[in-house]
Amino acid sequence: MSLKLNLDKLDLQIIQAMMEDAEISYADLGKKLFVSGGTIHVRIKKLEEQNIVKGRKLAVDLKALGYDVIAFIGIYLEKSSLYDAVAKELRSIPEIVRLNYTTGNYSMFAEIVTKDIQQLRFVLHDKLQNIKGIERTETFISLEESFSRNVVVDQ
Amino acid sequence: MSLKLNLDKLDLQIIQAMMEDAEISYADLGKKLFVSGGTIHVRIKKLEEQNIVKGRKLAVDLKALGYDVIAFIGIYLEKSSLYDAVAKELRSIPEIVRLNYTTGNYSMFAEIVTKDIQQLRFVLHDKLQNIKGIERTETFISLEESFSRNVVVDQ
DNA sequence: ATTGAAAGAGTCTCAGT
DNA sequence: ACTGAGACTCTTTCAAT
Repeated sequence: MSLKLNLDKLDLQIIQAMMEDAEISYADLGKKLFVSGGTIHVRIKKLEEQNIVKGRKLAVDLKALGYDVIAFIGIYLEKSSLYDAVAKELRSIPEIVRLNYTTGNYSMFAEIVTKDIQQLRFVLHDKLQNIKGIERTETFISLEESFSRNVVVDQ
Repeated sequence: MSLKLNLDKLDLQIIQAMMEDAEISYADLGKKLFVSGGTIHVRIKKLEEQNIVKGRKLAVDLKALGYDVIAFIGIYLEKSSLYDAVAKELRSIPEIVRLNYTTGNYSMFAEIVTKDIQQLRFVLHDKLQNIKGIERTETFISLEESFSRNVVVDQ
């Protein structure tokens, strides 16, 4: 893991600007930050080498593709030592798009994306509940995503 | 909102391939899918016009930037009719990166990213608890993100 | 480290099919 | 609707500072 912050103000400004607009050209970003496009290029290359910037991701409208259901699942484990084994099983379920090991009520927290409620039911009943080590789950279906955005990186 | 699927197999293949690698060139993607680079270009342009593809996002390592804490917050509202008003308040808190209106135990579900536990405490105590309409919250701090990935778009 | 310019690679447009 | 080629723009490299 890369240790923190030998990043200067310009690095942080570049990251913040590209989090807001990942498609801006180096020349334009250079103008905005009062350096040359070449400098932007060198800085980004360095940030990528250090794995601080990990490339670009396609942003898609899942609803438009028919993926209408987002659900959050709180998972109770029988023993918390089962975490790794259960995580491995959950990873093999493609509908589970994110998994976190958490403090608090639940041992783990999963996010599931499916086309409809039937598919969600199937994942919960026929896949999740059969995994050894999972005691029970609680499901929160998202009726509406109010917003989803990036952190603001302060400089 | 764009209604579903007048998308053909090629559209879905393009989306799936670019979700796996957003930086592949049109020429290379064309080779992979046995069409010309020009065709890829036209298709992606159409997908962007229809707002199915919403551009690219910068992927960054938040930990490397010093943002070490991810927490999920279940929020109980006094009355669920307060949703819009509370959502508006929550949107003005930059540490809250995602908010969903959910079924189940909680009325809403938020995700918070901060630099450390102190900042999380500050957001929870001094910001969240002062919002009118929030009855109480439950916090789940992520100790580890096992994985985070895209849906697999079936074709 | 930053710059500016030249080389290389990619996107975008369009006439032809 | 797809193709291939030309025009254009962007990324990448590099010698100079």
